[in-house]
Amino acid sequence: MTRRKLNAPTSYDVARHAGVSQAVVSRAFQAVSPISPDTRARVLASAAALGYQPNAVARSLITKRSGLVGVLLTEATQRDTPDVLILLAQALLEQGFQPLLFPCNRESAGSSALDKALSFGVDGVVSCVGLSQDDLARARLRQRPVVLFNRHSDDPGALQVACDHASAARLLASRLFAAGHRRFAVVTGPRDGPVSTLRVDNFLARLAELGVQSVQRFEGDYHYESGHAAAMQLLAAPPLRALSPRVEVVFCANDAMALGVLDAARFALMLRVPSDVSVVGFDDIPAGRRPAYLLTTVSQPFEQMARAAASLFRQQLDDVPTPSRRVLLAGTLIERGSAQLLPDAPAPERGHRQ
Amino acid sequence: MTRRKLNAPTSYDVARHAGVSQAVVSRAFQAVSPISPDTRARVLASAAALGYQPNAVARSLITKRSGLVGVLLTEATQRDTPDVLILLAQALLEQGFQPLLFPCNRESAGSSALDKALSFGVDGVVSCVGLSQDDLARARLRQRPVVLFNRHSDDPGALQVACDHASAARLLASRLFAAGHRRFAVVTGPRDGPVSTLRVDNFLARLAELGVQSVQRFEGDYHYESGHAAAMQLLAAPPLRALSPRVEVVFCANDAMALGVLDAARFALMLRVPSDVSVVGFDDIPAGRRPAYLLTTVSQPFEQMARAAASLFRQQLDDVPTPSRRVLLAGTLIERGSAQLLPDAPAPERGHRQ
DNA sequence: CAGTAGATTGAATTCGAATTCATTCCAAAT
DNA sequence: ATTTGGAATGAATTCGAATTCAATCTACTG
Repeated sequence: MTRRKLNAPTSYDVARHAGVSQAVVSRAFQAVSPISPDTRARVLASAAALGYQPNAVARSLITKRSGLVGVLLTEATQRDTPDVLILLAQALLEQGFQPLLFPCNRESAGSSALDKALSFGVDGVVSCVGLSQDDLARARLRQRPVVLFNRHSDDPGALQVACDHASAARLLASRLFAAGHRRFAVVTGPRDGPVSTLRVDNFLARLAELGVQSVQRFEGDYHYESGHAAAMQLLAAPPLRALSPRVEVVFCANDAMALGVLDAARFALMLRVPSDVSVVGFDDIPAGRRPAYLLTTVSQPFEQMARAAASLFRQQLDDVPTPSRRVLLAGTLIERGSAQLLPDAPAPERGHRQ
Repeated sequence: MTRRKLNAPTSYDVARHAGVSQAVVSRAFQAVSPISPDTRARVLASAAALGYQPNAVARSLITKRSGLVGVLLTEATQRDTPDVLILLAQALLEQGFQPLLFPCNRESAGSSALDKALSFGVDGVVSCVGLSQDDLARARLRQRPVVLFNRHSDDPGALQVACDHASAARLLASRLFAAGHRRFAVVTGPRDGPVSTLRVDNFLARLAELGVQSVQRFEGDYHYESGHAAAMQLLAAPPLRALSPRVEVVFCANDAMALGVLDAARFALMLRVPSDVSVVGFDDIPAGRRPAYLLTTVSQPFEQMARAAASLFRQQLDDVPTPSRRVLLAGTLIERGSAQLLPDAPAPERGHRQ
C-alpha cells in the first residue's frame, strides 16, 4: 500500500503562507513573546485559513511540558464514587491539563501505571491508587509532581488531598454513643483496604475511648451484596437473636454495603429502621438519598477535593510555595433518618491517627 | 533559579552504556527488527540498569502514532451511565490504547474538543458526544478514525456503536400493550436529546401502530427530581384524578427519572406499583436493582458496546476491512416487577427508523 | 546627523526515538 | 581462494515546534 500522507499543516506551511519564518509562527502562538501585533495577526489569519493547530507532540518534546496529567484509578474508585473521576477531570481541565487515564486492576498495579504515565510524558500524576515511597521518589527525580487522592503513602513528603475520614468516623461514633447505643457492629472492607481501615479503626477507637469494648465485625467487599450478607448474620434471625441482645447500630465502611444492610433489615428480617436498628454508611452515594433509603451517611466533599488536587498540582508544577503538602477536607455528616443520633457530648480531646 | 535537569535517561545513554549505537537501542525495543538476539539482550539489560523507558512523545513524533485515543464525553454520559467510561477505558486499554479524556460541557462542544484531541496527536477518537459531518470529515482527512458511542451523526459513513434503543422501546410498548394497558404517559428528556428521542419516539410509534393515539407527555431533564415532578403531575391527586381515568403506565426515558416516578407514586401519592401503575425506565442503573425499587427497565450491553467500540477502532486504524460501519447491539428487557408486562403478540412487521 | 537602546526577525539548533541507507561482517557456495 | 548473500550495525536524517543568538530595523537621544 502506498504511504498516505496525513495532510495536517505544519508551522512551515503557515510560515510560507504568511511570508514569515517558522520561528515567527511559533511565536505567534505564545502568549508573551517578541512579535509585533500585526505580524501576529497576519500569522494567525494564515493559520486559520489553513486550519493549522500547533502539534502538541512536537511542542512537548522540546518544552518538556505536555499538558497531560496521568490519572491513576482502580475499579474501586469508579464503583464507590463514580463522579470523582469526572469532577477530577473537570478540575484538571480548568487548570489547563488534559487527564490521561490509567485504570489499574489491582491496588498494586499503581507502580507500573506510574511508569507508563511517565513514559507518556505526563507533567505529573493524580493517583487514586496507593503508591510506595519508591514510586514517589522516581517521579520526584523527574520533577513530576504526584498528588495522592484519598490515598495514603508511606512517604512523609507525599502530596495528598483526602477527606478526613478519621474525624468523620470518630464524630459518628460519638454521636451514636450519645444517643444511648451500646451494642455496635461494623461492616468493613476487605482486610487492609486503606480507606476502610481509616474509617473503621477510628470509629472503633472512638468507641473504645467511650468505653465500648466488644464490637462485632463483618468483613465485606464494599459491594451491596456483602452488606446484605452482613446484616443477615449480624442481625440474626429470632432463634439466634434470643441468645444475646440484638445489635443496635451497624456502621458500614461504605454506602453500597449500608444499602445492603438496610434492605436486608427491612425486607428480609422485617426490622424497622432506625427504631430497631440504626444503619450508617459512608460516601453519600445518590441511591442513599432517595426516599426508599434515606441513609444517614458521611458525604465526602469531592468537588472541593478535586479542585484542591488540581490546584495543588498546578502549584507544585509552577514551583509556587504551597502552605501544606497535605490537604484534609472535612466530610459532612448527613442525617437522613436511618440512624438515631444525638449531638456529641464534648469529650476530652486526644490526638488521633490519620 | 538554576535550570534543573530532568535526568530521564535517553536512548543515547543506553547506547553508551551498552556500547552500541542509538539506532540499535531503538531496534531493541521493537518486536520485529534487524538485531541479533544477544545484542538485544545486552541492550535491554543496560536499559533496565539505567531505568530507561522509550519516550513516547519522541516516538510518536516520528511514527505518527501515539497510542492515545481521545474520549469525548459529556456530563450526561457520566451521570446516566457512570460505568460506561471505565468500561470504555478498559476496552481501549486491552487494545493497547491510552484513553485521553475530553469532557464537554454541552453537547455542542464536541467539535472543538475533537480539534483539541487531534492537536494532542491522538490516533483517533471515541465520542460519546454528537459530531457533525464536517467534524468527521476533518478527522478523516487526517486518517483519524472516529467511533460514535451511543450517538448519531448526520454523516452516513460514520462509525457507530450503539444500543438498539429503538427496538427495545418498541418491544416495551408492545408488551405493555399486550398486558392490557391503554392509558400511557411518557417522561422524556430535554427536547431534542438525541437518545431520549430515539427511545420515546419509537415507544410512541409502536403504540400508535397498536392504535393508542393520545399519550400524555412530560418533559424532564433526566434527573431524579424531574421524574418525581412528572409523577406528581401525571398521576395527579384525587380531585383531579376523578376527572379522567388515571394513567396506567409511565415510561421514562431513563432510570433516574423512573426512580423519581416510583418514589413519588409510592410515598407521595400512595399508589401501589405495579397494581395501580406500571413504571418502566431505561438504562438499568444499580439503584433500580435494589429491593427498594426493583425497577423494570432496559439494560444496555455496555460491556459489549465498549469492546465493540474499541475493536472497531482498532480495525479501522489497522485498515482491517470491517463487516459494517455501524454496530447496533440489542438491549435486554429486565423485568423486576415495577410493571405489568405480557409477551408481545406477534404483530405485522413494519420498518422502523433508528 | 551619528549613535544607541529596544523591538522584531530569521537561521540554525534542539528535543528523543525511528528509520533509511550504506557499510561491515561472517557463512555458505562455487 | 573468491564470490555472494544475508544479517547486523552505525551515521545521518527525520518528525514539528520552541528557542538561542546574531542580524536588522526602528525610533529616539544628544
